[in-house]
Amino acid sequence: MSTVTITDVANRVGVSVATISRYLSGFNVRNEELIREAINELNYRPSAAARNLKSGRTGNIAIVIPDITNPFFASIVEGAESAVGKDRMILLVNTGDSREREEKALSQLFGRVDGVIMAPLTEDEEGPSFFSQFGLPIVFVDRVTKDGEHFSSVLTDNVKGAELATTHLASLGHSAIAMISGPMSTTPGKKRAEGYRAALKRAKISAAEHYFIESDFSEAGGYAAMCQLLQLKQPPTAVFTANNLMTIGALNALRTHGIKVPDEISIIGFDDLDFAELISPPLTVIARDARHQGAQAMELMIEQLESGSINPPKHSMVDVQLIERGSCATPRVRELTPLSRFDS
Amino acid sequence: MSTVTITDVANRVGVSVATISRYLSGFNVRNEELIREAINELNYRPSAAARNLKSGRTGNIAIVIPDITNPFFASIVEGAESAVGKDRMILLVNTGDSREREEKALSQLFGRVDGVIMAPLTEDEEGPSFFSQFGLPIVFVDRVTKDGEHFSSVLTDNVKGAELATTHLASLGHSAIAMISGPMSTTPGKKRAEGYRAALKRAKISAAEHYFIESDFSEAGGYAAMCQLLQLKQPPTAVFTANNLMTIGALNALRTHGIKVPDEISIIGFDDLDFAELISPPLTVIARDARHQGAQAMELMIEQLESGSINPPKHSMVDVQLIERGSCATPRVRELTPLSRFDS
DNA sequence: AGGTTATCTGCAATCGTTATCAGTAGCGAT
DNA sequence: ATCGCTACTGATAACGATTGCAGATAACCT
Repeated sequence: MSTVTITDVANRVGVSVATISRYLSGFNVRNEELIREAINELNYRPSAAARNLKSGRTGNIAIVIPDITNPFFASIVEGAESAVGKDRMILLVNTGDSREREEKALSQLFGRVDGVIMAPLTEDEEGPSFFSQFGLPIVFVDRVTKDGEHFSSVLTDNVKGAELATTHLASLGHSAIAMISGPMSTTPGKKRAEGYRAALKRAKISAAEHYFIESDFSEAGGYAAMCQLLQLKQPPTAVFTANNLMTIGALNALRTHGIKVPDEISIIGFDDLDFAELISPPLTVIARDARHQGAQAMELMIEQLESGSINPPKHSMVDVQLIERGSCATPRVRELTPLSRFDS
Repeated sequence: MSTVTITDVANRVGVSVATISRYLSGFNVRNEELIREAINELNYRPSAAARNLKSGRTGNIAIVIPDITNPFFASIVEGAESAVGKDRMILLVNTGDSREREEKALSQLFGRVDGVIMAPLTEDEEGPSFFSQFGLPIVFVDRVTKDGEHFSSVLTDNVKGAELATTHLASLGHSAIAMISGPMSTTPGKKRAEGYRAALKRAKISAAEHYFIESDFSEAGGYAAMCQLLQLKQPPTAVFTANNLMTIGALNALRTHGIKVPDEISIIGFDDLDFAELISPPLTVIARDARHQGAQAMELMIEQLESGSINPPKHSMVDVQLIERGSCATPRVRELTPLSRFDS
């Protein structure tokens, strides 16, 4: 059956359970060969539960993310997977952007995992203090909570990325530059807006508030925001979308309205997409290495676990880069009708 | 600190641990109010490890998939997440298409989970017999192993999907219809090839073997396969790609070679993509509900767990549908040069 | 051979929880 | 008062592994 215990192995070999246990943990024992055989024949596997109980450690690391179908988070998970090593496993929690599910998950995680790598839903909570009262190690990835500086984190250089994007548009001659932003309650939302504003200022463009739309990092949100921008009396000539999903939504809105990119409007998105080159026109983006980011978070976590976790938090930041493809161009005169545009 | 046990709670209230345990499992107890208070004040959480050891159940369900960055599998996971319920968690294992990692993971899973939902790498293994000797419930999703009929599964109607795709191309007038197939060692690889061949037969098109390329479900594989097709003396006028990643690869190859879709070649892919409408031309695909598929697999698993798992395996199949967008058209005369094509 | 280490071994306690079993308190009926 | 019934409670033995301690065996030295 399924329940062969260390005692069964010990009985078969004719030694005590202690000896089997020691063999398993790598000590020298007399009848090594016999033990190996017995384990194979009985198909014995040590009970993880019993080990957990004794050691207080589970060998599991949780990853808590808002949306697994977002390619960015999928890559984070993949990166973390690649760095997890062979005697630990990943417990995935997908909160589906629901605060309630996030909370419930966090409370259930205690005791099932040794540490948590998480991208919290918002900065407005105190999830981590909740955790720290249990002494559960945390590493933040991509996002932090408001007391985030007390925990290790692997963030993106969001400010630089947004500046790069905005400056790119400005240097093409745009001055009516809109931003479809993420929620200001999240780290990337806040920081990318900050970078956008800083770049506008440096380019001596006054930030028009109706060109700044706070959305929600979702495709539907991006779609709605773009529609809103298009209804302005003076629609922008260029748009910076703050993440991949909103970029897709915005592009869909433009397609629906029959507006040509980049002829009538330029668009640049934060986060690259696998298929960015397949879109017409190929999408210009701010890219970063999400796999690396995930791997780094996992490394930080493991380091923390191995070293007894009494070391100060480490903060690491991954770089961003501008990838120019074809979705940004110099602005056209606004009065041009759709029919009079010419191909570049 | 982090270690407050049921004994601490019992001492504080002045009752025995048994009473606390009973309160926790919903029995009527005398000092319910006091116990609730004590639990809150001490911040007591039952030890999952101890419970596992006692009950033999972990409350975890593993999902083993080949590639989390493939949107299809990400949706499977999301669907499973949505159906997992509140007192179970998902343990994710991403095998990264590596047989070795899959094996290692499986052996580690025992004792950490109550059941495994998996999309096995190939049909050529006997992973599940490996499992069944431990008595660990399995549900297959999207793929099975060769002894798969002994376990519950949630598959796709691959044959129908491939027939739908191939017939669609044939009915547009194509006769030089190629297929970029997945590995014949996998369920979807085998079944989709079967559907393709059946549809050709029904359309009275003789299957030319050089139009059938067995690839590997990866983007790079799709790219290479399409290049190979383009180098034929008589390249096909239409291509059916057996999954989303290979479709992307094939499209990239076409773009690289400057070949216009659907003017010079028609293409239809298995599995929809979020951005299928953004591609130019919008991609015609065979779609299915991956979230639903994942949810169904989880429901089957939970059903199996709750009912003592002595019931016969259930096999369920999700439907597919053709979504016509713009990547398939009637075939052009082959001698047409790229310059003489006209927009439809 | 005798004494001293160096290795290995078994016993038993322990981790935190639940299940069993044998109570005990409370209460109404006799 | 006594009895019997119900409704709860406490002590304790598991669950399967690890570990300190003390005892046993082997190895090594003079």
